[in-house]
This record gives sequence, C-alpha cells and structure tokens, in this order.
Amino acid sequence: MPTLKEVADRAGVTVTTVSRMLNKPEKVHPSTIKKIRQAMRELDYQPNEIARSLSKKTSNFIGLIVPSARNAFFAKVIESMERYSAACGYKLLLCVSNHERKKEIDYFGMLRANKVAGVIIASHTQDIAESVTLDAPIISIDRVISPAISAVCSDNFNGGRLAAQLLVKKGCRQIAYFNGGVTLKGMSASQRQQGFEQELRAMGREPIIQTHLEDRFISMKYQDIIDSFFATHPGIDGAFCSNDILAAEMIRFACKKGIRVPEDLRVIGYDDIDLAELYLPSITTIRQAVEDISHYAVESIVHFGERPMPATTIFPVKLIEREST
Amino acid sequence: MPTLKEVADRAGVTVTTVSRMLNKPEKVHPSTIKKIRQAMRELDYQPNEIARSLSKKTSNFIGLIVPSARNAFFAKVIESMERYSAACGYKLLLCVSNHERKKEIDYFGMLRANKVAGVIIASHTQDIAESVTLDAPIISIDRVISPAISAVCSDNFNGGRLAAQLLVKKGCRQIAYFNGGVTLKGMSASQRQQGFEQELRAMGREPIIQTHLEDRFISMKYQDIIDSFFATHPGIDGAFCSNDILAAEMIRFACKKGIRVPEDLRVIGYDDIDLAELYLPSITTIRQAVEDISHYAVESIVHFGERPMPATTIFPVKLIEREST
DNA sequence: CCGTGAATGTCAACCGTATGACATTGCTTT
DNA sequence: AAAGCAATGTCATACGGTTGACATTCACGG
Repeated sequence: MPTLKEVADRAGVTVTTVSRMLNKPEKVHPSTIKKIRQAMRELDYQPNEIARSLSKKTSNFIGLIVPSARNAFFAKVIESMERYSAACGYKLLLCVSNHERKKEIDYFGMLRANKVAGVIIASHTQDIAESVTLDAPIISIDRVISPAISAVCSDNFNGGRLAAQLLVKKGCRQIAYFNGGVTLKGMSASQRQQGFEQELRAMGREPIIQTHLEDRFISMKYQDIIDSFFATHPGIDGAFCSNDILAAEMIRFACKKGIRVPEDLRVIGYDDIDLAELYLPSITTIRQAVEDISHYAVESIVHFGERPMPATTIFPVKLIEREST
Repeated sequence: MPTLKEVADRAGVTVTTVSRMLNKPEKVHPSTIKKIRQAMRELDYQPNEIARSLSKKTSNFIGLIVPSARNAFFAKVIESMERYSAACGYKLLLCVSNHERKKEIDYFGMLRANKVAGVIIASHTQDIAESVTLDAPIISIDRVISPAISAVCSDNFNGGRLAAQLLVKKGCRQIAYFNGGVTLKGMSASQRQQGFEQELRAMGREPIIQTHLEDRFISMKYQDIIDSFFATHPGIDGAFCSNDILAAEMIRFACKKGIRVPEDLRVIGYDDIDLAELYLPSITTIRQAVEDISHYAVESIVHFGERPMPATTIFPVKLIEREST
C-alpha cells in the first residue's frame, strides 16, 4: 500500500501539501490538486483511515447498539441507519446487545476504545446511562434513557391514541391492550399504552391491559399467553398490540379458534414491519418514522457541536389501515 | 483518556513492559502484571484500539457486506455474524450494498482503508470478484463468486431435492418452481432450482419453472406476477418458492382466490425466517444453517493463515415441515 | 519596483502503541 | 563462583497521516 509520502514524491510536492489537499482542498491550487490526483491514481493510493483517525483522535465510525438485528423493526432501523451513515461518509459498527446490560456496557467500552464519532443506542435496559461514559455524542432512539442523553423517538403517545380511536370508531366494545415486551420507564411502548388508555377513557371505555414480561423480541411463545388471556376475557373484540409480531400471533390464534378477523376481533399492531402487509389478513398498524429517526440521529452525530441538540425529538407516527380492522 | 505511558509511570514500570503484558503476558511476571492491572484500574485505562491497529497494520474489524439488512434472511445472517465476531473479539462493520455493484466496490475500498481483518460478502452482483482486491481474507457466503474466493454455502442442491421429494410424496401432480430473485451463476438459488428440477425429473415429473427477475428482496410486488402465473397454469397443486416471503405471497394469493392451502395447493418456502412459523398456515420450508455458516465464516477470518481454507464449504439444510404442505 | 497575498515548502512534533536490540539485575544451578 | 535464565529497563524506530509555525517563491496590482 502506497503512503502519503510516496504520493507526494511522485507528484513532486511535499506531504504537507498532499495532506492539505485531503483536508482543506480550498487551500491548494487546482493545478496542484490535479497533479496529486494523478499521482494517487497511478499509485492506486488510499489514505489509511486508521492513521487518520489516530491523528485526528476521532474516527468515522458510528456505533449502533440494538437489542436485536433479527427483529424486523430493528432490521429496518439498522438498514436505514447504515444508509444515512454511509451517505455521510461514516461507517456503522453494529452491536447487538441481546438486551443484556453487561453487553451494552462492554460495547460502550469497545466503541470508546475505537474513538467512534458517536453512538446511537436503542436500549431496553434499565438505567444504562449511568454506567456509561463517552467523549462523543450519544443518541438514544425509541426511548428516553436519561436527561443527559438526547433521545429521538416516535410520537408513541399519539400512536396509542390513534389505535384507540380506530377501534372505538369500528365499534369495538371490549378493548384490550397487549404488550409483548418488558416495559421500562421512558420506553416507547409505555407511551403507547398511556396514549391508548387515556384516549379510551376519554371516550368512556375502560381498557383491559395485559402486560407480559418477555425480554426477547424474537420469541414465538406467544400462543399460550394469548390463549390464557382469551380464556379469562372471552368477549374481547378489539386488540391493540405493542408490535406487529404480537398482532400476527393474535390473528393466528384467533383464526385457529374460529374467531374471525376483523369481523369478530379487530387487531392493530405497531411498527409496520414488512410482515404487516404480507400477513393474511394484512395488519392494521402504526408506522413509526424509522427513516426520519435514523436520518436525524445520524445527522446529529455528524454535525455534533455545530448546533444545539434538543433533549428529545419526536417524529409523528402514521396509522396504516389494512384488513385486520 | 490515559495512555500506556501514564499507566506505566503509575505502575512504576516502562511502557515496554506494559505493552508486553498486553500482548505477550507470559513474558511478564505475575506480580508485575498485578501492579499494572491495578494502575490500569485506577486510571480507568483502555488501550486505544486505533493506535494499536495502526501499529499492527491490521484491525479487529470484520467487514460484512450484504444486499439488505431488512430482508429477514440477511437479518439472521447479520445477527449471527455479529454474535460470533463479538465472541472472537472482533467488531462488525456492516455494509448494505442494496445489490449495487458500485456500492460493493466502494465498500471494499473503505474496508481496505480501514485495514479490516477480513471481509464476508453475500454478493448477488455479477463478477464482483474481479473488481476487488484486499490483502486480507475474503469469504463469500450464499454464493460461489470466484475460484479465488472461499465460499461458505448451504447445500442448496439438496434443498431443492428435498422440496421435490416432499411435494411428490404429498401427491402433487403439477409442480412449479417459483424464483423471486435474480439468478446468477453460482448463486444459491440456482442450485436449489437445479436440485429441484433434477429430482423431479428423476421421479418422472416435469417441473414448471417460473423465474422472475426482481432485484430487490424486500419487494412486495409479487401478487401480480403470481396472478398471471396462475392464469396461465391453472392446475398447479404444488409450489416450491425460492424464499419464504415469496411462499407467503403465494399462500396469501391462494387464500384470496379461494384456493386452499395445503388441500388444493401445497407450498414450500426457503430459509425458514421467523415469518414461516408465524404465517397462517405456517410455512413448510428449507432451513439454511445460518448459524453454522456464520460461525465458520468468522472463524475462517479469525484463524486465517493458521490452517488451509477450503475453496468451498457446504453445510446441510433441513426440511421443516409445517402446515402449508 | 515594492508590497501583498496566495501557494508551497520545510521542519518538527504529535497521535498511542508495538517491538526489536541490547543492557542490566538478580536469582537459581551446578 | 561462573554460567544461565527470567524479568525488566533503555533506547529508538516505526505505523501513516495531521498540523502549526515559519520561510520561501512568485505573480499581480498600484
């Protein structure tokens, strides 16, 4: 691999000039730039990013910590984060925490050791903020984890409200909320629930809440839980699920039992993962603005320091009506 | 951030000793190690990985290039790659090529500039191998892309055979193969097709082949294609689809048309993504050994040079029978 | 013809760690 | 007591690029 020096020699200039051209091109004459470009091409030169990072004391890496890569919602997040990072010339260091607090902390250490430009974290772990330090920006998505850490979220409260409104509008009488994951303080899912409950009560209905502690998103063990739920609440005709997988499980269960969706039971999911459109019946759901969130989170890191960063930024959600309601 | 030198000073030794301890601990006395550890703890020291990489001329990064992160199959791949990388002390640099040849090449450049320890690529682009150089191992998964590049794949040929056998065994008379992506030379999907066709012919049946050029995996525009296919081939009672999404689309279409699955039409998918179990009816599919492939690919990079690397390594697939057959 | 400013060059230090060569110290062996 | 060896220290250089301070060159306007 050729070095800066070799390029400089071949172009008949000094390393300083070449380095200048790489970093502040406006400071070097166009004709010189051309010469250097030529030399670079001839040598097939590529700047060593590692050396650069060492010198600059910061890298072009962005750390992304997610609980799962396999979960369809986070898969969407990962894909769009990667796209925006790449568009800004940054590289994505993917970290899958599997909801383990220790892993999250370890990842932070690793990211710090690699001088990342920033970290974006979708943590579902309690109080992770206190165990972590970094001299680069940290952005939390999908949850407010600490007053000191900027968060970029969806308007989950409104998501819950929209779901409530739709179920009532469709004439549901016994309406349940079904939560498929752990609910932590500040977590988006708890907002959904609040919005849902509040709106329902505002319309004079009392929601039935079923919260199920399950700390793996990819779990497929929902059938039993749904079963026992329906056994104790036989008259349910409207269900708002905290994610689309759960909604699919709900529909699956219903169909198996001969309960018709949407005629006997209306189901709303959350996230609008690919599955929602593909399922039969297709699933009415609340779409999160994953693209906007990703874009904003990445930009916040890339332009860190240039402008003040709001403590929390909220993007609107969108109700996607499909066959399940 | 404290440096090696500061640690050395505090521990009353020299940087050489500290560095030795980090790299060849057997060369330094246990009591000294203890002293140094203590100093590190007191200073909350973390080695600067960037500086390390520069000095060693190689990093602990593994580049993973996939066409999509959102596609459930690749999401599985990403998740397990990350897990094995992390287990080996490596970090995953995720690159999403979106099937674009240019992006793949750019990513290779970027990875080279970052001195990655190796690259794992799931490329669906023609002849990518020729446009790319790297002085680190390259492992291709899901496809043989070049004789010069080791490939780690599933036994897709047998996957096709298993599907053929099952459909025949279940009594299907008119059997179709349905391909949802581009088929390139060496690609796993083409192996599936070959195995499927060959086995079917061996049993005296002539398969109906429907190949559909579509270069986005996440596309949901299958319904029209399926529609026109069924219009021209009304008697189909067995379908082998090149991926689970497609199988789901097939079932969705059938149900809409009043064709019962599995009674009137038996459907087999491929990959065994989460959706397959969740769909209604759940989808019979061929499971690829994603874990094994990931494990093997990562290990190949981590232990590169220690042992010879076979040109291609093939892991068995497994037929998962569910409700759709 | 001088002053000015842009474009480069020169020099050197620095980022934090690795490592080879060789010297020193002190303890064990025989 | 001399030799042998393990454990460290000393010193210096390398990895490849960045950057600040300052000097030099050269063209251009007045």
